[in-house]
Amino acid sequence: MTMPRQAILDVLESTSAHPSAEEIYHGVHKNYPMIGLATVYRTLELLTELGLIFKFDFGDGKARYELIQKHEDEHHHHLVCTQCKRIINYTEFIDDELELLKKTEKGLSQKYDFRIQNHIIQFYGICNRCQ
Amino acid sequence: MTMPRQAILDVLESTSAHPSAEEIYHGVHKNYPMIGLATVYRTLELLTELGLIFKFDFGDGKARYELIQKHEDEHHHHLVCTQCKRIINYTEFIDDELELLKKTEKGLSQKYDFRIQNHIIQFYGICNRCQ
DNA sequence: GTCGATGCAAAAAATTTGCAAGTAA
DNA sequence: TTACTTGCAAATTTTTTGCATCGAC
Repeated sequence: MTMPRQAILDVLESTSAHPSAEEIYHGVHKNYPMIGLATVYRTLELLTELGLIFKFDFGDGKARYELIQKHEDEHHHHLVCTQCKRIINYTEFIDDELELLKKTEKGLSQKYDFRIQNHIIQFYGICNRCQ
Repeated sequence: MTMPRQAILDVLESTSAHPSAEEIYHGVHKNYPMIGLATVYRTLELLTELGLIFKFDFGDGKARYELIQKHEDEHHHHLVCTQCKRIINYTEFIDDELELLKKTEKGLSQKYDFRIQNHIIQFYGICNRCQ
């Protein structure tokens, strides 16, 4: 765990937003101006492979990243406004969802011999501000 | 509905895969060599806005497109192999999922005043071939 | 004729790579 | 030393844009 890697994790730990690589680069740059954008990209790829962060695409043309929560009660899903690209984290119905997901995961793992590591649920639509 | 638009829709109607813009371009190119890549991009954007197709990002760096099914019984979700990027359409548990989604949609629409138009559910993991 | 759609080429944006230098065990 | 990791710049890939032209009504 090197300094750039820790700095990048720190940025992701300090936010509930979904920063892009460039936004993370800017966040890191405040405290560590020597860290380059290429390192940010390389580190984000590494952390994604390690299963520490999740790479999302919300449809605005750049990848966005989020720390994977270890605690089940911090798990959430997303509402994505297709107009302004705003992202709302929601936790309602999460228990029902998790129950169904568990059942589904089990069935799909067996049927397709697929080792499931992660999942996403996202709703797309128009947020209140954009209506 | 112009010829390039119809040709692009035809390609999407003829496959259950999830072609990228360039793959669609090649598919269209066989029958209509004069259609340019820029038109493909512009048309895909238009069709997405019209709600006829869905733009996915499965993590391989390019957007991928799929026709939106009108019939509920053709609705499906995806398993995505994070290794080889293969995508498996599945329909198991779709009824349970749809029931939960309906309930969730209703609750979220009210709470966040969010007009939901679409949703995705995806599982990420390692497929049988890659294990 | 008007207005939107298209093809082509150029440009932009996001991401990846090559490589020399730096760092830690 | 040895094997990673990094910064920088250049390259690559994907997507978007400008503009002259084309075509349907």
